Amino acid sequence: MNIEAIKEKISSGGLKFTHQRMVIYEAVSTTHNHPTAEWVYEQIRERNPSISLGTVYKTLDTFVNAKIIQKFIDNNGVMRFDAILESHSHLYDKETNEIRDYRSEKLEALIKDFFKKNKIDDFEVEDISVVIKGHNK
Amino acid sequence: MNIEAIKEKISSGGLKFTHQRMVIYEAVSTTHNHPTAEWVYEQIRERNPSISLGTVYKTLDTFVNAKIIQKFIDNNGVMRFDAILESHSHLYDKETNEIRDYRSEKLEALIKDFFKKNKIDDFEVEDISVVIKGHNK
DNA sequence: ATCAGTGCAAATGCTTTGCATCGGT
DNA sequence: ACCGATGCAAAGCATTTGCACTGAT
Repeated sequence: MNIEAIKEKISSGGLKFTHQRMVIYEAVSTTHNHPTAEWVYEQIRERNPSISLGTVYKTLDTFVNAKIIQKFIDNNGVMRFDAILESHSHLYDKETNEIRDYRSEKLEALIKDFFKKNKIDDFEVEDISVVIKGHNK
Repeated sequence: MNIEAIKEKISSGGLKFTHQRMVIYEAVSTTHNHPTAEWVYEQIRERNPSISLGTVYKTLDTFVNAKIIQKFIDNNGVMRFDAILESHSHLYDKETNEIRDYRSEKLEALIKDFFKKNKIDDFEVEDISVVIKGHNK
């Protein structure tokens, strides 16, 4: 993703385009990990020593509100960010704490279909994801 | 669940039976909420004013290690405890932060079957749960 | 020029730790 | 009596907040 595309992405959320936002969005979108705020901070600090961790938090939060990234909480209660917006599932390695994406249209379809046929009383479903815990082998 | 049954449950985990453990286990097991440590503390303090929050945390942690309760992290990064050990899914109300159990043998079976037929390379699945986000209506 | 964005440091909230004392076996 | 459990207070860590300054439009 080039600078223009990132600029477009940020502006599409109705946000001002700044250098910090650029590097933060770039860091989140070019990794396939599920970065923490701290990780993003460390990454961009090399090329941007004056940035502050508070700004990273605020900016990530702004992105989440603008719906250009997603966030979730890992098994240790730490925030993780993800530039992939489509709903998908996660594999949690209990030993290493690594988080990998697991995407399967079949699984998504299966579950969506299940809830179409089995409505929950008094509850409006907005988003479904599967949490798969185990370990790499 | 009477005192004897709770005593049995605690001892079955190889743990000393103490008054604090009794009331803490009782509090967790008799609610259908998904209590936080703070909530448990408030509950038992009424009848047990000298108990400390640190003890509540330590005891809940001990129970988790002894596998007589489960813990998970909610959307705000706060620990939640649950005396129901069987795997089950949760409904998260995005507006009120309420968490309800959702148990469906059909859904469990559907997903188990899916992963039986679709093994994940390099990953050993131990536990699967579905996170359903939305809001009460 | 304006007003949102940023940097810094202090504050917050939940959880863990250290250590002296207590209590179950 | 022993050794783990408890109570209390302090520390830890991720995250948020307040506020003066900076910079994009």
